[in-house]
Amino acid sequence: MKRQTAQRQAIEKVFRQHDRLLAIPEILAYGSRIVPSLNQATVYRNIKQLVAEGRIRQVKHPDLGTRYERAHKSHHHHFHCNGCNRVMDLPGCALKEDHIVPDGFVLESHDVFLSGLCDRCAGR
Amino acid sequence: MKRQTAQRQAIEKVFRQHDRLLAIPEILAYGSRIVPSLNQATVYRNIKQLVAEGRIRQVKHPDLGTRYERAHKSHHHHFHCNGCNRVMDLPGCALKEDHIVPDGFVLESHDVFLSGLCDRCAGR
DNA sequence: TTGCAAATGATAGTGCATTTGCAATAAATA
DNA sequence: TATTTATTGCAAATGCACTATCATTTGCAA
Repeated sequence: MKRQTAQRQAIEKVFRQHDRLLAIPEILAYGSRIVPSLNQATVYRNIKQLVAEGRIRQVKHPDLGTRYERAHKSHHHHFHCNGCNRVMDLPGCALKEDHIVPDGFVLESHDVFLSGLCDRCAGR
Repeated sequence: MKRQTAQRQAIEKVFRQHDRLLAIPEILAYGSRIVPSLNQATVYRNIKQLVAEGRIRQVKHPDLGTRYERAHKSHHHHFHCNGCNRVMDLPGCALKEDHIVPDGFVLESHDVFLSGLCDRCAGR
């Protein structure tokens, strides 16, 4: 990608406007509002590039499949609401740092996926 | 499934012999040693039943796809070794119980996936 | 033992996310 | 402004995990 195209800029804008885990169809839908002709294949192609460039991070959610988010964000986990089906970021890390892995093991990365009901769906 | 077939028993035996997260091809491979004619479709059919009966649990690993383990096991997490590519159970829970989710949220379940190097692959 | 429905094996089919081929379009450079 | 070629849109193609079909086999109750 050496050229600044309207569709590429639109896709990046989508991530700025919707700062959360996004699926390809969502990116396409939001992006189409900016560039109506935007095509699914173009979304895939640009996302691939953005991931390669380290601007976007791919997250493979066990229940929701492959999603994407901006890469600059600090470490956080994802909460999936079973009520409204949205995924929200939970800042910080809920992992106990020590003694997670047995002696001799080297922990390189971890993913935590939480689910339940968000405040709205839990009702008041 | 109302009948005790050799293939069904073989599949259950595979889980007893290999007490860890297993993928369908693994179950097929190990099961074939017991019942050589064992077929992939039969593995899928029986696994589906076993999951429905609550004897086997399905785990959707973000990197490794769908895997299965015996359901009776107590809460644990999975460590994926990037060296030997095996997945091992880590007993206990490494999550901080309190304040994981914001006020008003109800946490129903969580999955923790760890990865790195196991003791063997980390070398000594 | 026999008869029958459940289960299997082999294979084709499905659904889905992702990719590719290619002609048309449009950024960038001269 | 013209030229070049990366990028797009479209649609067909791919890969894959899983399911369905159906003739054959087999567990099991009579």
